[in-house]
Amino acid sequence: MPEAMEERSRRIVETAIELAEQGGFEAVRLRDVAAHSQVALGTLYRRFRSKEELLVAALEFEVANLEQRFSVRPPGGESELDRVMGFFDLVVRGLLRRQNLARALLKAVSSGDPELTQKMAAYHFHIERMLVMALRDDVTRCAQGKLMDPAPCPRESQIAETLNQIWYALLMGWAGGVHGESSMLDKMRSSAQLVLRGSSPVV
Amino acid sequence: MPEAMEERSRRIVETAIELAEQGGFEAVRLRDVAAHSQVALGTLYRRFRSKEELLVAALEFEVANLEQRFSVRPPGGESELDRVMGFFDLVVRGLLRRQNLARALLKAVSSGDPELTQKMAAYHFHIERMLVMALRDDVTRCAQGKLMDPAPCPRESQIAETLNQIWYALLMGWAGGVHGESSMLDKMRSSAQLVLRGSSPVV
DNA sequence: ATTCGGGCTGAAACGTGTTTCAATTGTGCC
DNA sequence: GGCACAATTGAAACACGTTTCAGCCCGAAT
Repeated sequence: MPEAMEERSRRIVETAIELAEQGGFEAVRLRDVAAHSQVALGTLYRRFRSKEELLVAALEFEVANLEQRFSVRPPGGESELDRVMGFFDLVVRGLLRRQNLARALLKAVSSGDPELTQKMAAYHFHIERMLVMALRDDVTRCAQGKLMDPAPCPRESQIAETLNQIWYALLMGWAGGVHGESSMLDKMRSSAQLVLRGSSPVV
Repeated sequence: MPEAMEERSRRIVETAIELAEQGGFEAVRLRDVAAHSQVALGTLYRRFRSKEELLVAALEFEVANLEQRFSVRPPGGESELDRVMGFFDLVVRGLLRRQNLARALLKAVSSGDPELTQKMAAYHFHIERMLVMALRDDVTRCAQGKLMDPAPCPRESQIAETLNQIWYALLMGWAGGVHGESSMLDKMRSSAQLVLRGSSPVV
């Protein structure tokens, strides 16, 4: 989270993001990160326990970014399906602009490190919150465009959670080269159709 | 695949599985694998280009194993949902017996290495094939209990693919400690309900 | 039998994530 | 100012994935 982060840590995270943009996960060499952020290697490790933790911090950065864009221009559309897909379109546009970064963050996220459980849960919470708002076509904000808790009903939670799971798996497939971004969106659309059709249709 | 693998390679993979069972991903130290399988490190690298590739080979091993069990005792049940969940129960029983191994294989799988794309596609193919058979309540075999191609219709493909995606994401969550195995199965059940309900109900 | 070539071996080396530690610096408190 | 304490630094060391290479072995072709 940008606002709650100290100067030095922020510089470290920003450097990590830069390097990841240029050369992906492997290009984020912690010695380079430290040097480029004018910090000793030990300091970096005092703030971030591992390379994965550093990149997950970068992910939080980017999610805040996404929420900003989501809040400013929420996806419109007639149906739940359209709005939900509008959200995923938004995400994909962000991904495509910086594919190396995206893959690097995905790799960090899927390290399976139990130390990162909390942060991962927080990440999913943010995504699902946006999904709930897209479902509702109602983006509730507080100050500065920060999003509020939409207090989802069980149906909304269930749908958002399921969509998020499918999305995560598709992202992984994309990162590994199983499918390109357009087929990823196609698959997401048909899966979302399935899920929305199955949920007590309010059509 | 066990049958198509040469003696030495098989010994290497089996050693990797043993070590992973005992201590997970990090315990699979390639020097140890090489020593324990009586080959030089260079030989190991001639057969497997990376640690991930070695563990994905181990995954193929285990999937063949799963198919065997699936073929011998296919999940029964009245509804599609019951049979599909029977399949996931089967998988979970396998996971729980060797959690360290399971997490290690998941980690390898999610490395995002584009070199492994083919193998990953093959893996998903196998899982989805079993899902289709569970949907149909018809396990088509050829000799030795090997499974045949069920030639899924579009609806079946769609469902199987979606369920597989959800399952993958849930496994990742389980591996990272986000949820335990029982809540993983609960989530899978409610997601599967949603998906099956959304697919032209043949009830 | 000789030769050839490819795989195997053993060992060393490299790169990078991670740890360690003594010396230094900065900061709040008296 | 002087002190205590924590953070920072620089540098070295360690662990492990990965690469490299010179020498050896062995089966096939001549």
